Amino acid sequence: MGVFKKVSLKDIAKAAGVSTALVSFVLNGKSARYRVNEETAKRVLKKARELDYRPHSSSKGLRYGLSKTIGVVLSDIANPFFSQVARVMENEAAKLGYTVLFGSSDENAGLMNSVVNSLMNKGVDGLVIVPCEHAEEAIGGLVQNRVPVVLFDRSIPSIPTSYVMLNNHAAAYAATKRLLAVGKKPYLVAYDIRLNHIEERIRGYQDAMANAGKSKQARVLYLDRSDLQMSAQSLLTESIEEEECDAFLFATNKITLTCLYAFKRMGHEVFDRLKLAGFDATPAFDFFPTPIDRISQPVEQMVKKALEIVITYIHQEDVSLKKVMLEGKYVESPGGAR
Amino acid sequence: MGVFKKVSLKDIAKAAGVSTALVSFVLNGKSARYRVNEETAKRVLKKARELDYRPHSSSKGLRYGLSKTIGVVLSDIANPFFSQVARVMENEAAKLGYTVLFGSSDENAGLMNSVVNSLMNKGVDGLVIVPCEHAEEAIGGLVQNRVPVVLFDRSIPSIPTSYVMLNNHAAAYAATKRLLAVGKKPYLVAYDIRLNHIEERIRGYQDAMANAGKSKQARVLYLDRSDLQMSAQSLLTESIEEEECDAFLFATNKITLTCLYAFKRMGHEVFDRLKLAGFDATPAFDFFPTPIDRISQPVEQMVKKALEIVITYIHQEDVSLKKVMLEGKYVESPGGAR
DNA sequence: CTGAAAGCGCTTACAG
DNA sequence: CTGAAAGCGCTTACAG
Repeated sequence: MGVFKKVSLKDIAKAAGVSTALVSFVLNGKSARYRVNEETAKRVLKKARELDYRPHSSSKGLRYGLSKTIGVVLSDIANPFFSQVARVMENEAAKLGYTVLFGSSDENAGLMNSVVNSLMNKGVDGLVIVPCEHAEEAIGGLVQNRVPVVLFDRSIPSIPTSYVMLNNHAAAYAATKRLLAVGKKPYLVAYDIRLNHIEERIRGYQDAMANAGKSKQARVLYLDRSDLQMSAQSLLTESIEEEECDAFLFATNKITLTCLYAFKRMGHEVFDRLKLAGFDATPAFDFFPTPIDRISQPVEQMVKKALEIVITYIHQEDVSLKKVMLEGKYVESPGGAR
Repeated sequence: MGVFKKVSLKDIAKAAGVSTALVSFVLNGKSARYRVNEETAKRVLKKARELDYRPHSSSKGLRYGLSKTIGVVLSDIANPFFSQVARVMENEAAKLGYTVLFGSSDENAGLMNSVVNSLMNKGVDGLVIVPCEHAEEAIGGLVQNRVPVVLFDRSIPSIPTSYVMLNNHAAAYAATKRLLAVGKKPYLVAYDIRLNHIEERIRGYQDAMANAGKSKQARVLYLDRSDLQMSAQSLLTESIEEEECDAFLFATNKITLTCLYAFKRMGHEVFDRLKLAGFDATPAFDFFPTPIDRISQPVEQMVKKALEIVITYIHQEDVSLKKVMLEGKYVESPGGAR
């Protein structure tokens, strides 16, 4: 075993008895432009194939400055929502001739910073970032250094950056309206976190409640991030038993899952009469005894848009700020109407 | 916006009034070896910090041949099992100073080939591959070219390669024994696919049935990969209604999920009296009305081992073949004994 | 039509 | 103690 010796342009040049420049021309389809002899071109191509030549893309990058690589910072690639995003990123980037490099921040600014640094060191041409709390400084620095960057899933209002995300306010508003329409008294379950997408989902819920004249019945449950399971358990129990709440809207798929585990422990009598809805479904939603409606995001469209934006930045074609908000879709659970 | 100009060694050299070589020495902690003047070293370090210098890792790679990058080919990074693997890979590789580049093959040899190629072109030092069906040629080629490679999750017996995977035979054997121990008549649900890990799981099931003197009752259900849902539906129904099968062992988490959807459609009366067990649990398992036992893989250990092996290959320290099989753990569903 | 040369950013013997 | 030079693999004006 050991490191395979790579076949270089020089090897082909030697084998074909020409210069490396000529090989480069031929292999890059510039034979015409440089009016390379057809015979020669064929010979070069043949040798290249024989030797199984693979262009050394980082040298290429070195030479003309770009690596055709985009760094993607997710909060956790093992989260079903983000692993789906990762997959679509991979596919769409490949279509555009780019490779993506992933990093997970775990919603932690320090980790995010080090991931961004390592990505930059790897020579990425641009970044797609799911910013976490306290990421202002790091993102601000990138923007100042004119690094092509687009935020994804969330934005940082205090910093002028392009972003692609769900119209969170509208999605939460619509979902709340649906829950109210079936005569329920819904609470929103969220985190106490300064993340734009969560805040917008909270606002959407509150506005919907207010517009229905039910401001007084509105309540947002803030799970304790250091003890999700326990805080869910106690907040949910309290809401149901003491405040007659009979519907919940969950702000993220992780929150939904946490609450489902809590409900499971409380038993059928409790959750059977609840109406539930959550962002970003996972298969688990389909098997919970009580049907769960879902707000689904147009992931493919979001990813395409984000890549499109970074790439135009990389090429410096259009440097204006792009703020893209896409609409979510409220999907009634196939589990049946309640 | 636009491409930020990178700060290079030259910039620092100019700013500090020394040669690039000296800067390189200092920044690589070789001041001592080259007995660099302490004052000079400090000045260089200071300038480097001021200019926010980031070494251009691909140039580094160019110079000394290695990129400190490992390519990881999964079948689908959006599959919960593999997204978990991806996350652990990312973390463990970082600890070892490596970056991982992911690619998904979708269990398709053609796609796998192109993913491997693109990874090689990106200059990875080695590869960790989850081989798909018909991957013999591609993997064989890599081995022949002495590319450092280790297979993951499955092996290809006909090709001498290192691998890290579950002891699939033992895991399936043990699971089947457990199902038999509670007086059940279990069937195995699998795909008709020539993948080593699936075949071993099948053998494990069959051997356990044989050893219990129940060869005649053993049956393997092969789902049709072109129509998973329908084939599951009909095979499961038939098994339960006509063959008195009352327990199922699912060969992969995707199969489990497919079957759970099928059961859901059949209704409680059907699945309530079944005993179920599957490889690689996902949260969905926890919410299916009938408890599902699980065979869990030591993912972290597997990933560490795989990385360890490729890296020793990359450094050409130990070129012997490594065949690592780790044991799975049978976990009774917390849903309760049945 | 083809080759020699420079240069991308880096490291490392080799001189001095 | 420090600098000039070569070379990793590639591309691209520039000569001829």
